[in-house]
Amino acid sequence: MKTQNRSYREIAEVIKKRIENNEYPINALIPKQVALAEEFSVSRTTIAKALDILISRGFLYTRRGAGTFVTKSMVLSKQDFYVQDYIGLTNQFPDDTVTSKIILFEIVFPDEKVQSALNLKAEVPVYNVIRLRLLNGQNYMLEHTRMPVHLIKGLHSEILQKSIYKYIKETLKLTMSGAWRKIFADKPNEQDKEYLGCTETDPVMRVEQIVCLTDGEPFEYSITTRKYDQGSFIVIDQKSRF
Amino acid sequence: MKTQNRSYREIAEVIKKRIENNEYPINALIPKQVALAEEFSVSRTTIAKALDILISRGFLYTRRGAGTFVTKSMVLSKQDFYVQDYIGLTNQFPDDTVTSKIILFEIVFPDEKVQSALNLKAEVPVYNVIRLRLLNGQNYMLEHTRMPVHLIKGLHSEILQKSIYKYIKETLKLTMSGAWRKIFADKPNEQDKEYLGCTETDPVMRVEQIVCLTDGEPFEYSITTRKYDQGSFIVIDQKSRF
DNA sequence: GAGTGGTCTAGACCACTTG
DNA sequence: AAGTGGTCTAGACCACTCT
Repeated sequence: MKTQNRSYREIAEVIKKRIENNEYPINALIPKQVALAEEFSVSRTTIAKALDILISRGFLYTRRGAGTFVTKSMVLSKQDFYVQDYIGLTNQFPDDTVTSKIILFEIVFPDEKVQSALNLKAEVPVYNVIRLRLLNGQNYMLEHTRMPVHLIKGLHSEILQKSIYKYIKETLKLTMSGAWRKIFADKPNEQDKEYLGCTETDPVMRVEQIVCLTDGEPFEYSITTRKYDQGSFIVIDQKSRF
Repeated sequence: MKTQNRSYREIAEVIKKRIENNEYPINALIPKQVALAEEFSVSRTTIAKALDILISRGFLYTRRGAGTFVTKSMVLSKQDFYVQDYIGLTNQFPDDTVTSKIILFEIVFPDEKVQSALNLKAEVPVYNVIRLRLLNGQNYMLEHTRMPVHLIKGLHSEILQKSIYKYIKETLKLTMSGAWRKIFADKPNEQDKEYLGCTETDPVMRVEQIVCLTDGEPFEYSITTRKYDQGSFIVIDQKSRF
């Protein structure tokens, strides 16, 4: 019944659900690798690979010689942003209404910063988009995005009002594989005050990111800005490998 | 000459150095897995595991059917903080002088927040430490740490002036294995203004973290605060697995 | 000493890219 | 069609924990 390959990911999903359903309660010892291998009819190596995913996500931890245990779960507030998994606002809030107001939409030549971020020459045109993103009708964040025109073909304002990522994935059939993100606090600028309702003493949180396609080609350079009280950024880090 | 096991980590280190030395230049195709397996006299599986590390760190990317390539490197400013690898200030700045001024050092019973973070009962005593950390003599960050007394035995002020992590690792022989971190911007409080030189309009960046030992037991709950212009937080995210 | 996870091997088949 | 990475297997030995 395996969907051919990738069974280790499916097994990880199943085990994750068991943790979420309390079938494997917090701090409990879960079945040993050999038993799981037998249950799923795979080799022990495949089970180890599945468990590795859940370990790196912070769901499980192991003690060599003792077994594999369920980690005490960390509370994630709904508005918090699990940095390592971010794939767009629409995905972060699937149960809420995410809309966008287009503040700027043009095609320009990239400045030096953008050339370097997107690995482009100066004469390759890029979209230059500023959107105000609203969550359930409330102003939520400002997003300034630059994307190469030749990669993200046929972008138009109707798409910008919904989800760019959805368009990239479903219409263009492109897959993203990685991102580099820089998170920092800043003083609000005029635009932040206007659109996010910041006063002079309200800090903002900015995320500068470069997102790449499967082939490592960067297709998005963006800076998003939120008011300081609109959520936090969560980073889970397990089992460092160096 | 293998140190017994862990050869995949050593191989990853060697390949990482080759990238850093430009022996494998940016965007270049590196030798195929079978060739590397032969070079290092290991199986292809071991090479794949080594490459996985470098892929997740953002140094390499693969294209099935084509090969493994070096990623365009992302610039990390020296003061930036690579979140997934953080193991203390002393480690972040090995070439600088990190000192500490102890502002508070006491043993108390944990409040509810700390009980929950460290998985402790109310009657289990914890250290309550506030330190001002200085980098090359300059005030750099404020750190408020709570640690269970029974885990971090024999802490005293001399250790606090240097590195707690070094003490935990070298004297207590404990190993840390994971962390949960929440990053957020905030307005400065009185303490931030006093010690970090913030004015009313200078945002601060706080990191709330829970750090665990190998067995998953939390041993540190801390909140660190920096002035907004004292570095950023970098998160690299490659090859999401779900 | 028995049991568990960590690592490694040699070989296999598949999915995808490239000439 | 040939070549590359992705995944999987069956089995092995080691390091560590538990008793």
